[in-house]
Amino acid sequence: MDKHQSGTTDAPFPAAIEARLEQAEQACFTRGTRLTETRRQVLGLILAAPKPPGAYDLLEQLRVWHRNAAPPTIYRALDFLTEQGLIHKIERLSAFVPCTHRLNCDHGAECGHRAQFLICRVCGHVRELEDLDIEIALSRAAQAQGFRIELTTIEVEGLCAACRS
Amino acid sequence: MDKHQSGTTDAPFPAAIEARLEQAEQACFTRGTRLTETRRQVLGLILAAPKPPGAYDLLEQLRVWHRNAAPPTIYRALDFLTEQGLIHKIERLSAFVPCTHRLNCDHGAECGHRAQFLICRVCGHVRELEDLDIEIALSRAAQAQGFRIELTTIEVEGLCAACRS
DNA sequence: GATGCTTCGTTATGTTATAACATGGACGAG
DNA sequence: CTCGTCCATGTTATAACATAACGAAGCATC
Ligand SMILES: [Zn+2]
Ligand SMILES: [Zn+2]
Ligand SMILES: [Zn+2]
Ligand SMILES: [Zn+2]
Repeated sequence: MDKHQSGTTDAPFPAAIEARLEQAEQACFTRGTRLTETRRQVLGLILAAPKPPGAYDLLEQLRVWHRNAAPPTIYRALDFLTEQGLIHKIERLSAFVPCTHRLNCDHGAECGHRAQFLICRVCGHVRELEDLDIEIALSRAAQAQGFRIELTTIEVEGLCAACRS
Repeated sequence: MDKHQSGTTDAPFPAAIEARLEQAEQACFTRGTRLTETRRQVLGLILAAPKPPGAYDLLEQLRVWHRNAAPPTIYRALDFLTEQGLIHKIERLSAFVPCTHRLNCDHGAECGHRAQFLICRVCGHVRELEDLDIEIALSRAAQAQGFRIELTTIEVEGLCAACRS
């Protein structure tokens, strides 16, 4: 039999996602960290999900490969992926989305880029923005209070263009 | 004995807080809702807390008056106070702060004013802002995506002026 | 005093996240 | 080689946050 007969056994995800996983793996390698099998699988699941999955959604899916996966398994992977800037947590949803910031970003793991998220309450879609005007306004407002920003959570709930029929 | 000897039995909170509770009670009455005893006590606890308390912190304190208070007791009160615009939930902390928006606000219960929160990671203090520039920038960014904003969560973590010694 | 509404009590359960400690593999120092 | 160290993971248990469901008590209104 041709060993390339289907590809499903080697690559559990669609080609487009496998490509992004490959990039992510390279990026981690460059930074001296490792995108291990579990971490890679979790990232793949997040990339493949139709809606941002929660930790326990991911856990359930991960059990396809790791029958004994437990909450710490998934939370450790999520922590790692967040530190590496590969995913973001949406606080309002307790759910996770892939970072859409350019993957070839040269900022490195400590990029910690500031993003804003538009969450559609109907279709559940989340769009990541990086709007400079918002950041500037926020910086100014914080500075006026003598406040030093370290981390921002900007999440907007509403209706996406597609759902405003 | 003078019935005004201490005041502690009638008024469990300091005078300044009792005054705010009185205002809140009036505001609710005007809107046709009732700031019942439990709700008033929860609001008082939030106003009196040194740091934003979580639901279970409040529950524990509430048991001073209501020995059998259970999670639904506190969550119902918190829902009410949030609907009335008297408090805000800080998502990052799963904790609650009093609204510092002018209490005499004529917007009514449905005011739903948009606020931003500066959270000090050292002292835990939370400051509520209402910065128009931020709202404008956010509105523009959302509009550019065809997104209709219904609700915003803007929470910034960092160091407050006092803690940047 | 019957009706309808809001509020509250009570029990149970669901959901999200972490603590604590044990295991195993990779890798360089000695 | 083999010891020690680091990192990643396994495993069990529990903490922390939130809601479902149902019934009874208060209160207004007729
Ligand atoms: Zn991003
Ligand atoms: Zn939508
Ligand atoms: Zn407010
Ligand atoms: Zn501070």
